Amino acid sequence: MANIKPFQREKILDTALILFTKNGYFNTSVQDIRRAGEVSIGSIYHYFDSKERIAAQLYYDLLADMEQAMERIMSESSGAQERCRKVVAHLFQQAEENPKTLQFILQGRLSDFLPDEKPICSSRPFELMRQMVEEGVRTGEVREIDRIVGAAAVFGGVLRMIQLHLDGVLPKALQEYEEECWRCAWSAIAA
Amino acid sequence: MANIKPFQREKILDTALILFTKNGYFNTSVQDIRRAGEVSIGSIYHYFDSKERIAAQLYYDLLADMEQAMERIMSESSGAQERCRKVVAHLFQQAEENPKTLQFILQGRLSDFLPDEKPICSSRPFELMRQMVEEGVRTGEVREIDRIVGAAAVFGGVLRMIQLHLDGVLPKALQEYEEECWRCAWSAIAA
DNA sequence: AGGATCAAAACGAACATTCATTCTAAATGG
DNA sequence: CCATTTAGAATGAATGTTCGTTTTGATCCT
Repeated sequence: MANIKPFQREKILDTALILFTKNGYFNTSVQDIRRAGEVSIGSIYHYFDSKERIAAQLYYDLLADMEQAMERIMSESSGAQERCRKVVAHLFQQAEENPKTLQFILQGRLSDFLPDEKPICSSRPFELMRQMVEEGVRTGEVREIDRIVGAAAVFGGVLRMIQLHLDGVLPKALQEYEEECWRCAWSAIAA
Repeated sequence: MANIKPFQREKILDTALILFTKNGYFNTSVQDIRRAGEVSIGSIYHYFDSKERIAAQLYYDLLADMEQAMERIMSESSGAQERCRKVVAHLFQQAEENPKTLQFILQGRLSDFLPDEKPICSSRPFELMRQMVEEGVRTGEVREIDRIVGAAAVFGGVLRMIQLHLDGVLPKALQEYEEECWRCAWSAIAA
């Protein structure tokens, strides 16, 4: 049976994600979500305790997706270079397909409206990225460097390029930068 | 003579910077600034048209400082490697000495409360960083890469490490990562 | 089958609170 | 004494949330 039930719930989340990323959490009122999502205030508060919980749910969902993607990369490939390459490919792909999602995760100041959350860099998917680097150091693929520095070095430039893309300041399509971006990233830590 | 006049003004700006970076712009009320800065509402609105203008002033000041620093590096040194190295050193130093300042500039979502500002990456200091890379490509110090990719690659990891430091998630002191961080950064674009 | 029953879901007006800003008046100092 | 600065109560708009009501749709009973 097609569940019609969580339909409204999904609509609330989808609408909130769009508005939060477009205008920011604090510039989005619950009334805005009601209007744009064509749902009622009552429905919103039926499914969510508060505006903050909407944001929290989005955060959990998106983080879970990211974690799953990282786990998949970990299991489906081996070796630091192959794995890191796939992470970069995944990030570029997400930036095109689900820009809102990535924007919501990457934009800083999450703690402004989710004060109880740990910094996103402490989360599992980012920890997995650090593991990839660490393993590369052990196998000799990667230079002898701190895992945190390594992860920042290999993914920092990539994330920054994606940030630029999301800010709409790149003159060319994001994809056109991928290969070059990857070569720089890997050079940063390659043995 | 000691100007007592802009004393209050400075106090307002200093207090606002602290509160904005600690709690975020939207979680800081004008009353909070009044209380923490021991100034009156009247004074605040005497010196600034609005809360937003306080943030804008902070942004201009801090961006001007950064621009000046970049100009100085441009004039006092030559060659991409030396210049980039000095930029990295400056950023690390600022992160220690004026963490609030850097945090205010680096944290995304500035456009949430300064909607009329261009993205910070379009600003002069960041443009200068791209110039350093571009020049390096011309002289052969840097590989043949897009200037934007290059700038993101060389400074992306550094900025990410500083971000981590400001988020308080680094296990060691920031300085201890500087040398390693720089080696990774330069490797990313070195010819 | 078809009315009765009931819980889940949807609704939106009303409420209390918070906030940025305005305004009037007092203090200051040259 | 006048201009500048400080003060803080007052204001009105906007916001997140509550709550009583209505609608829906499945299940049960006769």
